[in-house]
Amino acid sequence: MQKTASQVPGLHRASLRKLHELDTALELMYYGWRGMTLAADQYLATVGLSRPHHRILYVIARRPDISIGSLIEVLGISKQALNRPLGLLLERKLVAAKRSPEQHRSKLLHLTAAGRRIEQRASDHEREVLREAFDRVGAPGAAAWMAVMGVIADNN
Amino acid sequence: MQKTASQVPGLHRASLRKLHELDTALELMYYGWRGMTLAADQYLATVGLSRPHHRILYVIARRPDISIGSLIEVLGISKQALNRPLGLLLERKLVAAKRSPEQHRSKLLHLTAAGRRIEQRASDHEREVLREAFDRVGAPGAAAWMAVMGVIADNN
DNA sequence: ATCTTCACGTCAACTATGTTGACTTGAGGA
DNA sequence: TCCTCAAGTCAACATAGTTGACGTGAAGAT
Repeated sequence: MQKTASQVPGLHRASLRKLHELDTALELMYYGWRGMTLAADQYLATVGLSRPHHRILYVIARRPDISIGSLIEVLGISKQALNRPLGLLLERKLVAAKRSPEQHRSKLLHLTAAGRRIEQRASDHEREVLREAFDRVGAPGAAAWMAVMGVIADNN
Repeated sequence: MQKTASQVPGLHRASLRKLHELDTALELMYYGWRGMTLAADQYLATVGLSRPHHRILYVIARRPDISIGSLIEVLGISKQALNRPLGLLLERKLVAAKRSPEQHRSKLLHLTAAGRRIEQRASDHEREVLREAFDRVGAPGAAAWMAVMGVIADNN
């Protein structure tokens, strides 16, 4: 009995003909992104959250007392897009907002203990994948990887 | 006058405090993915398409006469999710389907000339970003990058 | 030869994440 | 004091994915 369907959640790096030399690298980037985020997304789903929530938690963890405006800027999404996921995080008390009495104009956001815990666990999943890969190739390989990604990332 | 908002489409790799050693790598992966796909997505938008359409075109280009079932399997999405974007591509005559007379059971998909042109241009944008990065770090760096990404990608 | 199964494909309804537009509110400068 | 404009919220919509239900026809079993 041949199994027709995709039981694999992580979808097996398919065997596609290569039309260009760089197609392999193209596909590696795609599957690499999926590979890094897969375990974290699965964990997040168990607590009823997903990628955008994690990104919000990640940034707030590293910029306590950030305003909503700055958060929007860092995340690169519209304030309306931020509204719902952030609203959920506030409602679930993973993020708290305080308004400083004298600076009443903007909310200052920070993580609660529960929020911090979830952020850490989700990010740990991602870091674990990276750590294993870096371990395998050694420090020089890791440095090369970072150099390549730096050029690609700054390709605005 | 300080500029409040995000004029930058590619969102400047923000200055976040690093809570862990691997946070830098984490962020590089995120911005790297965005960096590679940004130009391609902008091009695709000009022709009224987006990322899922590109993925479909990419696979069909490398597996001519693929059936819908196999396409689903390679893409790792449900057949219902494939339906609308593929429908658009068929309607716009970027993809064509033929049914072989004797094997009437499944449609065999292939790109039209127009579809092939769009697929090439979009993929070219992505490959160009990679090519530049590889050029900068040289062949050994590129090999190391591929090795790291291979481990990450296979992290099912 | 017929019946039954089951992959293939489509349609409908829903969820989540994003967009733009319109609006309220309140801080702070003229 | 007035007026502007960033901050924030609400509503409507687009897109990409999900699950469920169902029609259809090829192919295997009796």
